[in-house]
Amino acid sequence: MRTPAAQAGVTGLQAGSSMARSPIMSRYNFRESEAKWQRIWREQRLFEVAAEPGRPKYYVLEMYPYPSGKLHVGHVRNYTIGDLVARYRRAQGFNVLHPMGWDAFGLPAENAAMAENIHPAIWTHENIKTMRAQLERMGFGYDWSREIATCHPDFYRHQQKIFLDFLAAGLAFRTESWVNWDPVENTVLANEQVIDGRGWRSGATVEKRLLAQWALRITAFTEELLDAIGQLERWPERVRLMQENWIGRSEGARVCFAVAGTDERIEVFTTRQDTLFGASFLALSPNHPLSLRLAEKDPGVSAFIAECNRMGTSEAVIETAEKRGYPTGLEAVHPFDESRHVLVYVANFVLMEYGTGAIFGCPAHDQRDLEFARKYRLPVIPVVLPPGEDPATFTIGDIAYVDDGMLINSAFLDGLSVAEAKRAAGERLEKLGLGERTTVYRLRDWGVSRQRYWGCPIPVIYCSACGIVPVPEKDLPVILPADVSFDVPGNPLDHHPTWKHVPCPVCGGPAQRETDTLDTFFDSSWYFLRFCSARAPVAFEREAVDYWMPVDQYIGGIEHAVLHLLYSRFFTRALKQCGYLNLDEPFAGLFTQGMVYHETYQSENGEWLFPEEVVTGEGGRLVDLAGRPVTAGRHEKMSKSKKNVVGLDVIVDMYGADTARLYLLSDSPPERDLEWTETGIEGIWRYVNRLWRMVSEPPVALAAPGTPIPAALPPAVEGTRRATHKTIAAVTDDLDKFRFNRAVARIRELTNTLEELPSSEPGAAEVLREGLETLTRLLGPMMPHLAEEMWQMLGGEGLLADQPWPVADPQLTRDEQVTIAIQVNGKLRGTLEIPRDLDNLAVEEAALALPHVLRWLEGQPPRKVIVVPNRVVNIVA
RNA sequence: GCGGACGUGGCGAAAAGGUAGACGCAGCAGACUUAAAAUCUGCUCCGGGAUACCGGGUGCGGGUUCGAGUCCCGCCGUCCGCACCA
Repeated sequence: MRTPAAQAGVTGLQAGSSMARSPIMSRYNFRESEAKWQRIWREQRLFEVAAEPGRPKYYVLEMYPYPSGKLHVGHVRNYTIGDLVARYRRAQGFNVLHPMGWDAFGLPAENAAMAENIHPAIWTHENIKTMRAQLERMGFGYDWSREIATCHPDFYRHQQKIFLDFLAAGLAFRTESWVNWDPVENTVLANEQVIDGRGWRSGATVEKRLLAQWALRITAFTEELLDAIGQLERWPERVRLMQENWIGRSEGARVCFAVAGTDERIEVFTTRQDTLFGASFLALSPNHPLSLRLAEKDPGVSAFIAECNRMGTSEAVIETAEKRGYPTGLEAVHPFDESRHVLVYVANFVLMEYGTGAIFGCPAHDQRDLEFARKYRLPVIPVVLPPGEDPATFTIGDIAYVDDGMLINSAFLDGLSVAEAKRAAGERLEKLGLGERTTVYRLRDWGVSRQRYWGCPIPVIYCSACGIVPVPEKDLPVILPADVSFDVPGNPLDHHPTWKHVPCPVCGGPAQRETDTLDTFFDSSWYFLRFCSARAPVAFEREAVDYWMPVDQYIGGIEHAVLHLLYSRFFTRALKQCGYLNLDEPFAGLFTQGMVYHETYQSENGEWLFPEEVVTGEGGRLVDLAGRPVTAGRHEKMSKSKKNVVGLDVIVDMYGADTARLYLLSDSPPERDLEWTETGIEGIWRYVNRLWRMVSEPPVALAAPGTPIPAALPPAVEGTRRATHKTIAAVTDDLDKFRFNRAVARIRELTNTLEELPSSEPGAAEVLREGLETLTRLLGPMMPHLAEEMWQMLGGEGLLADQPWPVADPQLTRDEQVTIAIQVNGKLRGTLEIPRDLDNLAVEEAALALPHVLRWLEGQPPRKVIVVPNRVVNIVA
């Protein structure tokens, strides 16, 4: 209980202009406190660590940010979770590596260069400066001595060496791949720059173009990457599933169709060789070699292919586009029946990158084929009979039948199940020499060339005499030129007057540098290794990596579930093959946090408004600052375009870092999306002050630090002490399982309990001290500044950050009395207080004696009684 | 289109197959105050009832079970990824 005496006579500390209204109630001065503790942590180099062989380590890493400008509150959820884990493991005695860096190359810097006429390097460095200051203000315990930026030559010189080693090992190679081409800007567009088939700036219809590019042979590790997913025990199941599906192992068969009247053969890949007798057409990818040859003679085919090439390169676009085909006039001969011919189409939905770039269509048993067949009036022959259907009457309507059944209309396959028919058809194909059973994967090699300036230069030189020549190691790094112009569309490196012209390292003749740069996923595939020895003259020191790797806890957004995480897994293996390290999996534990949402606001004329431009007017209606009406819209992921962002600085100015941190941890489970609300953050701010007052103005004089707690306590005081120890156990368990919102709820429960402690009872002073010290330690990883302040006020020694994590006394976490539920026919009819582990018969007797139970039994003996020890009794009447 | 997830009060949520709604936000009533803010106390899933209590209730429809928010089958809705955004 708070007493008026405790509130009186304390001067109001100025805690933020909007908050410091009270002359009576004291407020926590977070500004002074947060700056002070941040200074002390920095001065003591608290979070700078070195490898200590023999001491257990813990590597915590949050996915490093792209320096896009200023942070909003949505950005820091990730880092708040990471800092909690880092400080928690530190308190548990681990040598914790918790570094931070910048994913500093990328497209937005070039967009800014064009839009605002600012150099990408300057834009990036200014953003880094701003964001670093913002992270420091949040009190995150990073080892800043290991800070890296991928755009720094000290980082990318090593990356260029890695590229050359990959090249030497055959893991990097030249290939051709398709890109989105903007014919007006003369530029390659990223998928996100293609909107409804048009360039986002020019509005021109985007074309597909084939370009010679560098790629990495991730497919050399396909099976390994797939098989090892099973060992990633501390990864979310959904991420493992997504990676499995991405790699996409399919067992099936290659089947050769001869083209009637020619020597031409078309090889298709199928997983449904059992349905070959239901084939009614063949479809070729528009990029299939045969399609291209046909196009040379047939203007219709040529026009159709050109039309397909006007579609973007992204799979989502291709798969959602209307399925269309163009008849080539060719007929293919059925491999099992020479008398049967099927039409050959070129079709826009067949991908050259997958299988053989050609398919056979069996409309009866594949939905997409069925729609195609209906559209072009092709036969639909059912060959798999669903159980219980009559073969004489079974027909296919609008829905293809894709499940198991018995083969019909299929000659030697008739009567078999789908699995048996797959085997039999495969064997027959092999015997006829017309095909073979095979396994294909969806995973493609990774194209790493980007026709852009702001990326790591690819260290190769093209010589007309010597061909592709790697830049000699002594000439690394190949440095990006600073004097570039974005006035001309296209790649500034290519336009640069001198940069690309160099003598050939082999023959000394005139040669040209590669002007493509590396995909930024290349940077992020090894940055976590660089952190282990961030200033090393090599990419990373072997001993440092041996000590610190793998990352024990990696934390980031679910949007990286496949690409970044799969590329990093591949990279680690590729580096192992090149002798860099001895490790397969870079991330032992992975956690993917949800996004942060906020309500959107629109003015009368449909313009988006920032939350701070909206106030509640008369009658609770929303208005803008000029009093004009505002419509509140959907709650969406915070984004600049919809303006539904809450700036981090605004929140930290108004409430402090700790309040923001606790809100981000407490409101929703971390894996789920979180709704940012102004009232929610105010609630946390009130709680922060409550905690501060509990320690600065305790209701009873606390016992001196270290005073032993009396063995015998009055029941109410004993109950509080038990609550303290139960909270330690529960919070520890919750933190281990990433249930931060629950942990916060437990801590708040303990706060409530401590406030209700009867202060006049014997032992209260000692139990309250234990409770408050515990509370402080448990809060440490969440609200580190406030916790230090509380620790100091409690007279604790040294820094709270150096204190060990509390341990619960098992004697005090077990209750001797339990409350169990009494049900009749599964419905709750009462509860019963019984001693723990009372034997079932006694429990049953007590339950049956309850007046309520007797009423519901109406004098009849129960038919059955189920007793679940210490939980429930269910009486079946 | 393919792949993945999610759905519980006015809101964020909690519940090893065992008392649905802990903890918090918002709201209502009260205390303190000239007043407000801050703080404190109480109430708050829906319907009936003065209370006791009774009935209903976890997106929708089925099923398994002594017992289902939780497990199974089928729908509906929302969100995320799809290889050049990071």
